[in-house]
Amino acid sequence: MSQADDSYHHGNLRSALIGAALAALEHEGPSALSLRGLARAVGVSATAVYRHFANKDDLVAAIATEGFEGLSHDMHARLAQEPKADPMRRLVILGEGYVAYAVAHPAHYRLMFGKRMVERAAYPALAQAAAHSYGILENAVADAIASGDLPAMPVKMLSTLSWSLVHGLSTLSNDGLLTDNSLPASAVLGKTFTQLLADALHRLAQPAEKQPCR
Amino acid sequence: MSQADDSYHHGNLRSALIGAALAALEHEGPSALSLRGLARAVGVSATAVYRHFANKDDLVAAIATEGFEGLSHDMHARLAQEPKADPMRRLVILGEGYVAYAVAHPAHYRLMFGKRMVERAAYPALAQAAAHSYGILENAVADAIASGDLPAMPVKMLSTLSWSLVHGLSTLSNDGLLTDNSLPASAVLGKTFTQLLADALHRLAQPAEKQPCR
DNA sequence: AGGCATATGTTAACGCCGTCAACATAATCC
DNA sequence: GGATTATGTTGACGGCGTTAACATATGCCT
Repeated sequence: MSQADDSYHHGNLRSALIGAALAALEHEGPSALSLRGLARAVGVSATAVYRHFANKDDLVAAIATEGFEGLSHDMHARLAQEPKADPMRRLVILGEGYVAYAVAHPAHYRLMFGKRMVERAAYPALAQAAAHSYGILENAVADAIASGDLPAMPVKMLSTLSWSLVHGLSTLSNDGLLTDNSLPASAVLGKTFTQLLADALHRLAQPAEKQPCR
Repeated sequence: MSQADDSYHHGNLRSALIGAALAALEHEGPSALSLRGLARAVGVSATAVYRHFANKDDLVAAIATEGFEGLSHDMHARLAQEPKADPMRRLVILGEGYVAYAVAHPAHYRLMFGKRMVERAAYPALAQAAAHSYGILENAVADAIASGDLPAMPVKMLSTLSWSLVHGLSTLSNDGLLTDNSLPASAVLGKTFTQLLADALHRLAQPAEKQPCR
């Protein structure tokens, strides 16, 4: 039984803990996440956790890192599904995908931007994963500016604008603040809003003489 | 010494606790907020808190309620300062004010949208205060649609869009995620983004023949 | 193969936390 | 002035994150 799951040194406590944490997160909410509870769920003593994580923040950072990696993966996959999309279409795909990911993994998303994460600098892997996700968006924005589809404004500005919109929508939705019955599901809103912002900014980018005057 | 601050029954423990909580929040961050710590800071036994709040969530809800009331007050005051503003200008004022409030009271803002608040239904005063703040925005959006300055879309839709943008910007900023040196301060971004969204949506609302074709 | 360093797990304990029960004192009202 | 209510206190419970000291398994070196 050298590699059995329940061996004394079972060799995968780290991933087992992360798995249990994700399950607890989606099931019980972020406030119910406790190291002792995780250890209990995995069937291990409370302090065994500290062989794999320096402390609770370290565990949370690892989970958040996974979250950003999953987000990046999702966004790349969506882009790959539509290889011939023009810059504006790619922007819409990203915005829609971002919200879809947040809505599909609410507790995970919450952790990625949770209150424990302000000291992101202390966790390089997390900082890098987050930067990579952001980079995907920034690249798409830069392309759209270069092609003249977006106004000639600083890339960081327009990227932050787009990010703010989808992040705001995602958190409002995950916090249960968009319960109005007349509103469509949040994933749909993600598409609608992104498309709307893209159209509006695109129109703003076109000089007046280029606009159809019917 | 019937009403002295430090009297046995000092009569204002409730507000003293809220004050201490706000101070601790801005100073130590939301994770450092503990009932025992508050009681200690105010110079009272740990369980005295329970004469004024049913539990910690109740305290947090009270603080969050105050936050929404302050936000509403701020927004009204800003509108009152420019009584002749047209609908679009009023929208920009609101968006700018929203972000300014969030940036000026980061910990308070965080609490208003914190993880403990999903059960907002359990705290009617909080739900009402939040609804009132949202109502100010919705009214402004409705006016701008009625005047033809915004596209003829559902009010809730455009309100949620605007709210998402300023809320996203506020949380990203408060979480320290907008540290790029090339970006202006978040309060400035609040103005810029709101103005940009307003312009873009306004342009989208104008039928092509009404647009200057120079 | 034997032996040792390292990785991984355990038990015990500390101080903090939220909360409850029981008790004590001040304020208020008939 | 005496009972009722409002407010505060002490003591205790279980849960938490974390540390220290100890135990056992793994794997590498010769």
